[in-house]
Amino acid sequence: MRKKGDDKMMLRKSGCKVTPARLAILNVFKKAKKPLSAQEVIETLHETDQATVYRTLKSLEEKGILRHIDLRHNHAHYELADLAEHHHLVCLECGKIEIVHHCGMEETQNRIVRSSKHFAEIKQHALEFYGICKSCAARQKKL
Amino acid sequence: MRKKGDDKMMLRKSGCKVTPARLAILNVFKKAKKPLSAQEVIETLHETDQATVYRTLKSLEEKGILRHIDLRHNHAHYELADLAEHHHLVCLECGKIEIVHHCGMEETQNRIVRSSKHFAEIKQHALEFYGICKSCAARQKKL
DNA sequence: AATTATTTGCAAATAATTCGCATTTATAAT
DNA sequence: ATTATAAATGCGAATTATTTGCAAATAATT
Repeated sequence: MRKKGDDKMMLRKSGCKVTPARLAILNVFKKAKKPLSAQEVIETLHETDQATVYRTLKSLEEKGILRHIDLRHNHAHYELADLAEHHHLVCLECGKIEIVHHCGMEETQNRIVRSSKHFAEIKQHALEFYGICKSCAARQKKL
Repeated sequence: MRKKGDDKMMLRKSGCKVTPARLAILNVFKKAKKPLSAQEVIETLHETDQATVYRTLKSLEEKGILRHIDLRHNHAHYELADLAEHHHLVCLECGKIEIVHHCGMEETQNRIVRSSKHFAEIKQHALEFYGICKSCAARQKKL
């Protein structure tokens, strides 16, 4: 696990100011064992305003420090971007989340289920790609 | 493309009543070339109440007729579940969506980019599994 | 210590989704 | 065809999720 000093360095390197709010938010994610919603962060850090949390999540995502995760709940989740590659098992009924490691896409869903502690069945999976479209790439070059 | 009568059959088979609202919503999706948000459906069908649209999207999803898609916009998208397997290219800048066909997961992202009309670069992808966790499976058996 | 560009908190706005309830309607039973 | 009934709808309001404007606070720089 990364040390505190590393967080400050990381923030500075990415052009962020090092503030108590940002360090606190990073810490919440370091302690978490699963992706967190904005609300979960807000509830954990009742000292920090919700607008600040939303703004921080977004900017840390843009810097590549946090990663945005969609889990078909009605809100976004985030996790640290430097975690080992993994996927998520999401319960369609209750929303429970489990982390799945060591999963090349070739591995079958069945194998994942067999090795899962909490899941009985996989019914669907979603794979999305996120990138930059050509018109945005062109616009960025101009600026 | 499926004919109108097929929609009625499909709804009946899944235990839904055949109503004008549902047929209209299915039609919107049949005409669409990309995943639609609830708002897009609502704007297209200004005769239908938004609560009805939300309820219909959810129940058609539960019946397996629509599929829920997360695109990191701040709202859900849906598409017909019986479309050929495909994924989505989502622009991190402007949100533009492009459908990607013929994509086994083994195919590289680079190859996808090369064959894409609109995208210059893929920076990330997300793969999520959706299923039923053991405690929900147990509870469902009891009922 | 003074300057400056960021960041924060607060309050209010907007967006996304859901809920309660009275009414209507599709289907099944007569 | 008529009726009974469970499901679906519309409406308004409530919730939940996220964003915004602006003034005050603060981290980094000089």
